[in-house]
Amino acid sequence: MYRSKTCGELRLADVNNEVTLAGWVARVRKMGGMTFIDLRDRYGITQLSFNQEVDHDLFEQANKLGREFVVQITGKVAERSSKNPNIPTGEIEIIVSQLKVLNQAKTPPFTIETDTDGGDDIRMKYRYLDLRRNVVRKNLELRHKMAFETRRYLDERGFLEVETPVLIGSTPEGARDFIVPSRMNQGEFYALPQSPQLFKQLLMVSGFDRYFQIVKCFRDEDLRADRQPEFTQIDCEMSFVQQDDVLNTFEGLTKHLFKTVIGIDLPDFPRMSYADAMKNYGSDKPDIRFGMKFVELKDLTEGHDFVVFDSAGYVGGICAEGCASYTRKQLDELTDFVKRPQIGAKGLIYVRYNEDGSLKSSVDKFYSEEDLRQWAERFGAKPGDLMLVLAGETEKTQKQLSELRLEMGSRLELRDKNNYKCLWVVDFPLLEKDEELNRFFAKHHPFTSPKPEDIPLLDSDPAAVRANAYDLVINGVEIGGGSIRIHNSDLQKKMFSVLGFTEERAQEQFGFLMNAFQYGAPPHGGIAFGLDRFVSIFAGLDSIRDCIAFPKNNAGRDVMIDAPARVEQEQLDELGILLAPQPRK
RNA sequence: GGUGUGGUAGUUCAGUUGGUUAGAAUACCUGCCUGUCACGCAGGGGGUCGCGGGUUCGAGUCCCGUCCAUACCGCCA
Repeated sequence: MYRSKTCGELRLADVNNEVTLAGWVARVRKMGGMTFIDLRDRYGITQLSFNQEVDHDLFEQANKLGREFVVQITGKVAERSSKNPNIPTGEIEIIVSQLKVLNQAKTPPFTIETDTDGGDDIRMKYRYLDLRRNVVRKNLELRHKMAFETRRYLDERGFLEVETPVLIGSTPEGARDFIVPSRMNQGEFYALPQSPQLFKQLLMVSGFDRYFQIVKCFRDEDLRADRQPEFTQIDCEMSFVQQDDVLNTFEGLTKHLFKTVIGIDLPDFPRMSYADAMKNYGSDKPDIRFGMKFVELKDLTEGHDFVVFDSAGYVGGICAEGCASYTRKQLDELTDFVKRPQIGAKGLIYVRYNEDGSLKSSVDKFYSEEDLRQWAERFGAKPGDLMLVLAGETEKTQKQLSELRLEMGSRLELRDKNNYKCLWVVDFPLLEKDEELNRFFAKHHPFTSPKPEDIPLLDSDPAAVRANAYDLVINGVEIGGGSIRIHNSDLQKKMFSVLGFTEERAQEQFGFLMNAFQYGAPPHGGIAFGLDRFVSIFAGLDSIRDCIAFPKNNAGRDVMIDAPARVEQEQLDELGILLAPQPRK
């Protein structure tokens, strides 16, 4: 037996007990005649005490220990004469009688502490050391708890976890696939799943009317702080359900997780149409922790010879409460913010509603104080507020205004990480037009069902067709999304034809699903949550990387194991793959 | 593919207008210290200033190129 207790559990009640502990040397404090060692394991830190007068040899051994040595000790639990209220084990220490070094350690390249001195780069390279840190380990514990409670909740409601294959075929719709060459079928390739979408629908045909899976998915696209090439979904599908059934079930799951994992009771989630989300927030994932809804001004601004507004398809703004006192410098900062190439606005117009009731704007040349008062009325502004207005092409301007709204929300500290606001966004458009290719793409995926009342529009005005599709948004982060699927093969054929698929091509790519649907597909629908994002919301992280044990960097590399890497020519030969010669790095 | 930011000691960073031997903190090593818990005190070692080129009497500093990291845009739910 290596240990009888862990480093996190001993208390005053254990005093005088003999215990054996094992762990890592976190810190050595030499006081001359005494040495204190912080012994660390997953569960906490326990102080070891060595006294030269009690056992000189042992004392000398302890003084030779280095950081991160793995040791096993036996000793007696004793009450400390000076206590440390900052740690749970702070009232006791171990008077060590035996010390065994289980393994030595090189000095780590950064300190293994909550406030480490290591930057991201070095922490990723030595991720196994980084994971010894409290803060990182806590994120993984949180992740475990969320996955565990998800399984408990879904299991209690009759959901069955079924594994689906990882080596599947490529489909060109949606994100780029990761491709895996087949040795036994040279010249042919598997793809890794972007999601188990087709398989979960087939499981519905098979009669598994409540399926879920906590499953890795893969997308070969560029990374972001909230995007990894491999990520984990809580993937679900249900039969004999309508949209409300899915929303209620997974609103329940979300509430269950909030309650059991971080002890928060949430009220029912509001539901907002996609159209309203775009109109009021310029985003399909609005952060509703704060208001600052868009106000449209186009009709009020016309006829004043202000060409910027007159030529714009959209004139709209937001009202920042109490910001009339913003200095010229602060306004310039905001202007620079919206003019950054990533946002791309041409400029920013402001109207100050001064405390004395007067109105002052950057467009006073074109609009009288009376005109501005009309604006203010529509904004619902009061003295002391600042109105910020953007103008331009409708969709672009709304997007820019959305960025400005979020920026103002942050500046005004309205986006508290510990305040959680969940939202269902519903009635997404079914299709999205690619202006360059002049064809429609499925906004969600090609199996999403249109709203029955909108089906006639499929021929006359495809862009106006709404889908039975929905997203769960928490604090402006898209946590999950899903839809009610098409289960009627005629409607599915119709959908493919709207998407510009020939019958042959639809048959070639999705034939197995369409064939399956001819054998009695039940009405069904589902949803998938991004577990990584969900965990990072709970953990208050800006990036999903720190809730993933071994994440990839910005370029999709694992800097710890140095992957991807070249392979031997023999391996390529077996696969029948010829590489164009490339210079060695 | 694009834009911004960064790359200097093991680590995190500072480094003025281009000017003498490149600094701090921390980590590491040595010594002192019997109640520390970010222990303290004294001393010490440690640098390809990412890499390549250029301008200059002189480059960590300016210019060009390149590589790496990172946030974002494109892309992607």
